Amino acid sequence: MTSKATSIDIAYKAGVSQSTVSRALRNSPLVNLETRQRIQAIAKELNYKVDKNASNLRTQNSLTLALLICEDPTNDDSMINPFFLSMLGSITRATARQGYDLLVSFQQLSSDWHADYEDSNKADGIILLGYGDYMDYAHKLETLIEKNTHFVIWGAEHNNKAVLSIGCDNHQGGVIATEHLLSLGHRHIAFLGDASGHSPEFRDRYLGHVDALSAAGVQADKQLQYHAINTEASGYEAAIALLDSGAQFEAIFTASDLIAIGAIRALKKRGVLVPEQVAVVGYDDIPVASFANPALTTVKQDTQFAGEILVESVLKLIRGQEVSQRLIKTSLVVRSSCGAKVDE
Amino acid sequence: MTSKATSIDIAYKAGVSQSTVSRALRNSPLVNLETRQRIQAIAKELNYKVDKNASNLRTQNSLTLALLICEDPTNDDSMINPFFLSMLGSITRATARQGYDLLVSFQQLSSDWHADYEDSNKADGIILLGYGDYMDYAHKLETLIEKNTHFVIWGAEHNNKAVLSIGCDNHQGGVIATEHLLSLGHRHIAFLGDASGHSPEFRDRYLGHVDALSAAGVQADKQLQYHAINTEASGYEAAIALLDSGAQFEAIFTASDLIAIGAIRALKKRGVLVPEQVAVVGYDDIPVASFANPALTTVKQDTQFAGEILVESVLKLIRGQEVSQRLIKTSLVVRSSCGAKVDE
DNA sequence: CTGAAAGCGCTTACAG
DNA sequence: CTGAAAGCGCTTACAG
Repeated sequence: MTSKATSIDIAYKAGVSQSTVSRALRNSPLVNLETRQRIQAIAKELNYKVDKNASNLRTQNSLTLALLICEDPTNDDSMINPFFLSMLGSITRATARQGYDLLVSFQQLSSDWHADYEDSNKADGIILLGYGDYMDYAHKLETLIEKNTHFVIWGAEHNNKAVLSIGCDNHQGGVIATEHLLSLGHRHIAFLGDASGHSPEFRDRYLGHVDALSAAGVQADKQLQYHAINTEASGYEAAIALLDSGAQFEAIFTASDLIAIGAIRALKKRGVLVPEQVAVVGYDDIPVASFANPALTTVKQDTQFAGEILVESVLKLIRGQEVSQRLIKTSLVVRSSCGAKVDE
Repeated sequence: MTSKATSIDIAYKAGVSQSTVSRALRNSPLVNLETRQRIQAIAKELNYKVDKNASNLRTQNSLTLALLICEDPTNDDSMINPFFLSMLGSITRATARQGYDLLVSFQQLSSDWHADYEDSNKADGIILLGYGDYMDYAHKLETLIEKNTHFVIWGAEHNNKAVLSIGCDNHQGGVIATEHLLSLGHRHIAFLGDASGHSPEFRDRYLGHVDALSAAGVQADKQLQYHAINTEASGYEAAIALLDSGAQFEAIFTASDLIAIGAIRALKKRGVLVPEQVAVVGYDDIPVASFANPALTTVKQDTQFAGEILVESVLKLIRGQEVSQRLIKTSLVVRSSCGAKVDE
C-alpha cells in the first residue's frame, strides 16, 4: 500500500505551496483558475481525499449528524419498530443530500448517551427517534439542553419549550381515521392503544378519535378502549379482551399498524370477518400494512418528508437559524380492511 | 455555552501537564493511580470528552466503521429490503459493542462511493450490503482492493479471492426448504426466483433446491421455475404465470419472503388454498413473515449472528489478523404456510 | 493571486 | 512516574 497522499504531496507535484493546494481543493476563487484546475487534476490522479479528521479539527465541525434511536425497553431486542426503520431510510438519504454523514446508534434508555456525540466532536447535531414516553428521559434531555447540544426530537410536542420537536399531527391522524369509519356508517368504534398519556403520540391519536366522534354527535365509549403497546402480540391480546367483553362494535381504530395486525389475527381466530363484520383502520403505513390480509387501511405518516424536515431542522439549529416546532399532516391510505370500495 | 473543556483545562485544574492528563484519561498504568483517579474525576466533573478529531488525526484511525447499503436499482426508493434492515440493526449493535461508531449510507450503484470513507479517514473499514449481482460493481470492488481498503461484503462467495465475503449458506437453505416440502409428501415443487446467476444468492438457493430434489430421486422440472426479483409484486406475477401455465404442482419454494407473500396473494386471488392445495415456503424470515396469512414457513438467516461475524471480520482485517470466507448455516422456521402441523 | 506560519486538540516517543 | 516537545494534516488569518 502506497501511503495516502496528503496536500503536501500534491503541492510538491504541482509546484505550489500547501496553502494554495488547500484553497484550490475547496475551489476558492482566490486561486487562479488555471492553477486551481491543475491542482484538482493532480488530486484526482493521486486519488487524494481531504483528511476529515484534520479538517474537522481545524474547522471545529464534523459535517456529521448522529441519529439516536432510543429503543423501547418493552420490546425485545430483535425487532425494531418498522416505522422507525422507514424513518431511518429517509433520514439517511436526507442527510447525504445535505452533504453530511450519518452516525447511527441504538440506545438503551439506561445508557449514558446524552451528549457524547457532540461533546467529542463526532457529530454537529443529533436527531432523536424515541418511543412514546419522553418523560422517562426528561433528565437526559435536560443535559442536552444544558450543554447547548443541537438536537431535534421526533414525536409529540414537548412541554419543555427548549426542546425542538418535529412530528406528525397525531390528533389529526386520529380524526381522519375516525371520520373515515364514521363515513362508512360505523358508530361503535373501538380504540386499541395506550390512551394513558404514557405514550403521548398514542394519546393524541386517541384524542383525535374522540373529537371526531363528538363532532359527529357520537359519544366515545370508554368500554371500547383497550390498552395496547406497539406490538402485534399486544394488539392480539387487546382485541381478544375486547371480544371477550361482549361489547358491541363494528369497527376498530388502532394506534398502530402492528396493533391492527394483531387485532386482525384475533378477529380471524374468533371467526369474525374483516371487514364484513368488523372494519379495521391502523396507523403508520409500515411496509407490512399493504401485505396484511386484508390489506390494511391506515393513517400514513410521510416518512420521506419527515426525514427531510428533521435533517433540515438540525442543520438550521447548527447554523443558528430560526426553527420552530412543526406538525406534519397525515393522510389516509384506504385499502380493504375498512370495507370501503377499492380496486385491488 | 461555556466552551468545551480541553485536556489543557484539566491539566491546569489538576496541576499536572497535559501529557499526564492524556495518559490518565486513557488509563495508562504509567500514571500514578491516585493522580489518575484525580484527573478522571476532574474530567468527569468538567464533562470532558476527548476530541475525536484530534485523537483520530494523531493516531490515524477513526474507530468508526462504514456500512454501505447498495440499493437495488430495480426497487423504488422508498422501500428497502427488509432483510437488510434487520442486518442493519444487528450490525449497529455489534459495532457499538466493539466500541466503534457506525456510519450508514445508502448507495446508488452509479455514485462514486468506492473508497471515499477510508481515504478520508472517516472510517477504518467498510461493510458492504448489496443486492444480488455483485458483478455490476466488480470494478468498484477492484478499486477498493487496489487501495487496500479494509472491507467485507455480505453475500455469496466471490470469485475474486481478494474479496472477503461472509454470507449465509444459500445452497443449504435451498436444501432444507426443499427437504421439508419433500417430507410433507410433495413431489412437484415450483421455484419462484431468479435462477439465472444474475443474483448469485438466488441461484444458490435454486441449486440447493435442485440438489435436494435429486437426492430424493425427483427430477427438477424446468417448467416449474419462474423468474422473480425480490419484490412482492414480482412474486405475484411469477405465481400468476405459473398458475396460467397449467403445470401441476403442490408446493412452491420461493427465493425470498417478499416473493412468497406475492405468490400467496396470487394463489388466493385464484382461489387456491394455502397450504391445503399448495404449500409455500419462503426465504429470509423477515418480520412480515410471521404476520403473513397464513404465517410463512421460511428459511431463517440469522441476522443477529451474521451482523456480529461481519463486524468481527472487518475488525480483524483492520488489525491485520487472519480472516477467511465464512458460510453461516440457515435454519427452517416452520409456520403454517407449508401445511406442517404447528401450534399457533 | 500566493506563501509562510500558526494552531485546532490530541498522542506518544524521548528525556529525566 | 512526569513533563517538554513534536507532529498528525488540514484551514485560514496575515503579509506581500
